[in-house]
Amino acid sequence: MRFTQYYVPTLKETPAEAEVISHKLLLRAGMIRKLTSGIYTYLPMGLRSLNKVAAIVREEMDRAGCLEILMPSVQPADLWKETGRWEYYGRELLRFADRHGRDYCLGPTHEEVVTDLIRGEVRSYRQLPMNLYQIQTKFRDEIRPRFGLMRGREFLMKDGYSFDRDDEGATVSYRKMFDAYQRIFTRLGLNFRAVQADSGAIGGSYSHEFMVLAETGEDTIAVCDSCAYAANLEKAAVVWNGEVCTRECPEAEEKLTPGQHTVEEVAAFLDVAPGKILKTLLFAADGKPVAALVRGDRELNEVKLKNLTGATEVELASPEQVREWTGAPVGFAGPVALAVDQVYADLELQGDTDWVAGANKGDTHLVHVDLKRDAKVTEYADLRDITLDDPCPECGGEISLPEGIEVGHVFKLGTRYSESMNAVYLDENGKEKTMIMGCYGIGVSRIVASCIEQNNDKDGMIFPPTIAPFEVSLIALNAKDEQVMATADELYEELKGLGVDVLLDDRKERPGFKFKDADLLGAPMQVVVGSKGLERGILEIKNRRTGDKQEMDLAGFKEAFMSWRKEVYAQWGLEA
RNA sequence: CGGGAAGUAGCGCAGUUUGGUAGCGCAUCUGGUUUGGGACCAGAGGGUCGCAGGUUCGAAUCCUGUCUUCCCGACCA
Repeated sequence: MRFTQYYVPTLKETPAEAEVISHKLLLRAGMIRKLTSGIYTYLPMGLRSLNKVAAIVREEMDRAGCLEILMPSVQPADLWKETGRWEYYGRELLRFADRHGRDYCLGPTHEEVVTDLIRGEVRSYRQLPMNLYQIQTKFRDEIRPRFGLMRGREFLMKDGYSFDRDDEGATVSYRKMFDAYQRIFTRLGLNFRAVQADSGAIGGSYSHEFMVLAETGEDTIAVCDSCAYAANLEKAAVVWNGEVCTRECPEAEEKLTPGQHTVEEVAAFLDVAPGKILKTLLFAADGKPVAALVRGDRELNEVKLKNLTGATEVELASPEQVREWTGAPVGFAGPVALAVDQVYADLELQGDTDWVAGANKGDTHLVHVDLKRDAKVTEYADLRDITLDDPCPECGGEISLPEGIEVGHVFKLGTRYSESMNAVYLDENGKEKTMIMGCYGIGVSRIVASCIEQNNDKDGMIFPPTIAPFEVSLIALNAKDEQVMATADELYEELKGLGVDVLLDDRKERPGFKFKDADLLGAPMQVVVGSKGLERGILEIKNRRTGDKQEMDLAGFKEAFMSWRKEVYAQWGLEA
């Protein structure tokens, strides 16, 4: 593409609305423009990257035997009522009515639609397994869209769904998708980790998230430094050393703690370590009260609690509920004489005694609390977030907790949807059976953003060759030098002929201007045609990522360039 | 939804405290000089100051309402 015939509205200054680097650079590079909160237009440069990501996803999905379809984004409420999600999905589901007053929603995901399709199509075990996917715009009415393409309301997603005869088949399908995802993210040149994710009621290791490692990630993952273990923080199991405390504890005693609500306040007021306080959190599990106890210096893991209770919805209790259930305002709940049926305590609480806890009475805490003696604990269980001090649950090694951006998710669904929507088939014996499903998502637009989060410097973006809008920035440096322009033109045609994606900067701009734009736009390879070099029969090439500059003879350019290109690809772990 | 900040030219901002003809930089257009890391000179175009009310002789500026955007939080007592 020739710059003068393209539209690349780069900005020198960053629009005030952008906070994170990918958002800033996407705007500055003229790749996207905002229409309204969380909703963006892709300009030509942005669309090129998006399409390149989508193309790789498509290739690998096709290679894995999936069939591409395209489902509607407008979906009837009836389907969502069948699975119960019309009620459960919450306000993220954008709902509206048509002129007849019939209810619809904008699809945030497509389990309902695809299951409805398949139950009408598939009759026999001979038609299974089937794996369908689409690349389509999704809409989720996020509470707070932010960070540009990272958490938009409208975004491009690849979503796929597998249908199998039995659990064994579903596992095979899952594995296939897992492998395909590994190939996809590798081909995209991303530094990523596949991590175990929470799979709710399904259990096992049948949910993995693919995380791009970047400081701006909204998720924390637990990664073992010694073995292959990697899991989302909400999933990472905490291993307890099993030491049960046998110390004697003095009799419990009330202490006035006026106005001391938080663990820090109480610890300071009573002059004890935060780790000696029993943090008592109250939740409404499907409306019923549940208490969860963790050490004051620990973080409760709500996903673990939710799985433990088996409830569909677990919400932190409102101040009113806290008052109703404990008889005290927020900040003074404790396990002693607590009128709540379900009380869960973290495993490690067995390893100590003589705690400080709320007295279920305003402005009062108890000291010398012994959990076994003074309280009724329904069950001790793993309830807290893993920390850097905890061992790897698999090998006991050291854990690190990097941030990640979720760009893909594979999930074995089981019969959650096929059962409620009656997606059945006849097996070899003519017996009716429920299909086993899996679902597989990739955030296509988020990949573009997270790629930039991972690869940038002060001058701009640094794209892996497979995602870059153009692999090569070909800069005709001196616009008035006819020989420069003619040579650049020739090279441009040659590169195109070799199937190389090249942007020729043929603008009548000053050299510095073109250099700055080329760096900003982040093509991994730059080729400079200038008067000075041409006199000596050479071109200058620059590797955007390493900053390496070299000279390249004009004679034999094709071969020299293609071998350099191979090198650059290899640096990204890619094949040209 | 709670807290905070902001809406003035395409972009970045000043002007608002103390009401009195709407400014600067970048970008755009014209002419000229420049030309190897975001040039310079001269000139030009472009704004119902988010919107609606109100106060006032007079409102970007004061008051009320409203809309929008961004940030933090919305689970850790």
